[in-house]
Amino acid sequence: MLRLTKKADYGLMALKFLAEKSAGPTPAPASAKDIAGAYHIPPQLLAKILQTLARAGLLVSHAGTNGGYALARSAAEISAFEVIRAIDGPLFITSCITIHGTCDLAGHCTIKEPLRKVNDSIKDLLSGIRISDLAEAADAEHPTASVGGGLISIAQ
Amino acid sequence: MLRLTKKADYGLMALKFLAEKSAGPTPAPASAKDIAGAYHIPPQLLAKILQTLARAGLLVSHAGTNGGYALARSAAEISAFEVIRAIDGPLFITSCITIHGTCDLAGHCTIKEPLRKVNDSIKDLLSGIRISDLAEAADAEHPTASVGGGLISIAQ
DNA sequence: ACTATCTAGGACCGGTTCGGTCGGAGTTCC
DNA sequence: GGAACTCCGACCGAACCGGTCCTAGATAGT
Repeated sequence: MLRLTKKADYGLMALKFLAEKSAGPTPAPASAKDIAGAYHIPPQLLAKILQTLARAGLLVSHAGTNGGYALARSAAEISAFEVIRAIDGPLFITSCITIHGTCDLAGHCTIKEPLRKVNDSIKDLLSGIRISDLAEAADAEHPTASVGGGLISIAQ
Repeated sequence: MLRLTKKADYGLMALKFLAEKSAGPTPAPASAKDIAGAYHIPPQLLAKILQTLARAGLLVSHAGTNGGYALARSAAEISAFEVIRAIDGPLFITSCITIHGTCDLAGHCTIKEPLRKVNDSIKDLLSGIRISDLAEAADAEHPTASVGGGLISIAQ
């Protein structure tokens, strides 16, 4: 339950790959095939995910020979929430919370309010995680303070 | 994305209903049909959900005439997390986090660690919400401090 | 004992979504 | 101009979700 789709997983992995690549000495864009090969992901599927991400403005694409994808912004300016929302659509923890904010069982659903708060909390949680955090955590074997530290705290 | 199933919604509503009922003057158990009628939920579907909840030890069932379901514990001792896990199964935000903690793309998946922390945070978040909180929030129109207050805080 | 009422649980089914594939159109470099 | 490559929509099988139906077993009242 409550799991995000494999596509979102792939998308995050790809962005992390691009973040590391752009930080390196060769700022050339990476093709979908390259990224797919690095993680053993079906290339065609990843291609579609990258297209979605490009359409959402998180990536810039460069067609033609030696083309590929690159981050549209700095890795520190892209949050995991943006990626997930771009791929999996808007974040609604419960079916009660629709786009219009109305519940199917209008009036009868009394648990909407508490769940909405949970929904917002998760959203904030994901918004606080940036692509650069993922790349850093992978570089250093030891958990970095920015991710492993007190990023998230639950009061009581 | 990231939405929990309608069954979990129904389960939470039913538990809230039972919590309010047990707090009232008549401690008689409520039948699946009664609860379904109160919220306009398909009775047969709710029945199956309640069975699942009873099997998980969150409810006690009483068969036969005038039978029904009642909370196995106090409403303050049942968390939303338990309910959701009982109905929708274990909470894994990403497919990388399996029961064995291993990733499908063993070794290649580098975003597992950060996501696991998000996973745990959401788990803690839901564990902090109790059925009694839902019932209270419904009784009083104004959001109660226990739910609406500073329960969750994100450190920068 | 009989019956009405309730739970228990399996079988089934249509619809949606997810993961994945295919093929064509457009773009860029040589 | 041609080759290599990316973009993008259409398509498909499998899984899952929401919901229904039907039968068996338990319990209280008469």
